Amino acid sequence: MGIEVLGSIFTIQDGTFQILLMKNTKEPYKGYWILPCEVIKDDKTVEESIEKIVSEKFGFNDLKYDQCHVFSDLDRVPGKRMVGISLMSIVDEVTVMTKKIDTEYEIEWFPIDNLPKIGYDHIRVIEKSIEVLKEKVVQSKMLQQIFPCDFTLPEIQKVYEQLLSKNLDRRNFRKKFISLDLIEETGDKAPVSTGRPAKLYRFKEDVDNVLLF
Amino acid sequence: MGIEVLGSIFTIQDGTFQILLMKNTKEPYKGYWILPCEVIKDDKTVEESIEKIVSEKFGFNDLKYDQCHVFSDLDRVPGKRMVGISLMSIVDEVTVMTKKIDTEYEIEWFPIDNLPKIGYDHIRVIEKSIEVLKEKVVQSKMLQQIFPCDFTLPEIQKVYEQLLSKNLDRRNFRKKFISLDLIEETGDKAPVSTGRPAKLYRFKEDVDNVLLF
DNA sequence: ACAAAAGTGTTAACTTTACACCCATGT
DNA sequence: ACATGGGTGTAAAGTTAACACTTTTGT
Repeated sequence: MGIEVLGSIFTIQDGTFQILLMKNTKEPYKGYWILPCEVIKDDKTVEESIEKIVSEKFGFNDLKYDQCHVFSDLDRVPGKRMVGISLMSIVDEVTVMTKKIDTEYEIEWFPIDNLPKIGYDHIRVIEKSIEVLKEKVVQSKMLQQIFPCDFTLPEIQKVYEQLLSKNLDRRNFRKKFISLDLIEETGDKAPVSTGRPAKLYRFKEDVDNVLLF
Repeated sequence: MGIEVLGSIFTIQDGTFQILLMKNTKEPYKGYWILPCEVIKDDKTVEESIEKIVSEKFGFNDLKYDQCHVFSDLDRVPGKRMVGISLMSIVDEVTVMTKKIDTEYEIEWFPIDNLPKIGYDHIRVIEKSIEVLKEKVVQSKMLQQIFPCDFTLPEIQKVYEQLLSKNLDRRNFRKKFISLDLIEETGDKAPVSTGRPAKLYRFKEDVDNVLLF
């Protein structure tokens, strides 16, 4: 019996959640997209294993992981008994953009509502991770992971609108968010494509983890 | 490398959360109190394994389990690599009282704020389960597990007061709770020790899982 | 000057809090 | 009749929701 870790790595691009997948090069499910995963060894914890495998396959280091779920169906991996432990993490957009991912693997970001053909039982794992993502993202701590550096309020509002699947009033959103006392203006303005440029904010240091919404 | 399941079984007694532990009869940690646990076999999922072991050691069947956490520190069990998957469940008071537990093991309920000497790393496992318990019990679904049959509002209020570690106003608590539209009066009154007997309520059928507090 | 997106303030509705007295039962 | 705990209403404070116009930028 083996134990494997599976990593769901999310980011935000243009206000849309994306998940990072790799193309499977081995049978079974060759050519399908899968999560980075690996059987854990005797000398690593679950957290150390996921850090290693994500680093190796995707090039992201020092992410913070949260456990999502344990999958232990007898036949979830064809031909052997494999218990899967899934973890998730979020990478901010800037890191995604600036970090040139140097890997031998074919990897790609997919919007979570438009996934490609997924191998093994990874679609179930992904769905569970998305559930957990939605629960966690109403916490300021998670939001800080998504926006570690400067952000605008319209950006952050889009995240919530996607997750809550409804539109929010801009004025009320600003009032509520600012009243939480988590953020401060940087004084700068966001580069603009069209329209008035938005003010940039950053998270204050040492903010407590509070529930939004 | 092995995988074990660990079960944290909670109940409420007199408005206080209790956890069911068994006395360990083997070295190491002989005589210490531990969670029911067992290495999982090839022919069972995590959920099936916990059901079996809790049934066997504690005599409770058909509980609903939630996954809590995976513990994978290399040295968490002396002498072997053992990954621990912890699950929790809640048993209602009536089942606890009426079901005569027939087991060869020495088992006992302990209030969660007054635990005995705990073996292995189970104290960490228990602490994590209590965290999860506190998160889950603000959901009506979990409350329904605690009070599957008739209950009084003062009873349920005590549960919240314990979990939130503060006193709540009786009038406001009633108003809020009743306004959730989850419960209905049975028409009966609770047997009384002293003072006015409380009205009995029950959960309506098919209530959605909503967040309280 | 116009199009595009961001910023701002006020009022009404609703929710939450604070608070004190009466009621039903057992002794 | 009294001690014990349960049940009830109202007003103030706070929060959320609804709503429209002005500002800043690029073209």
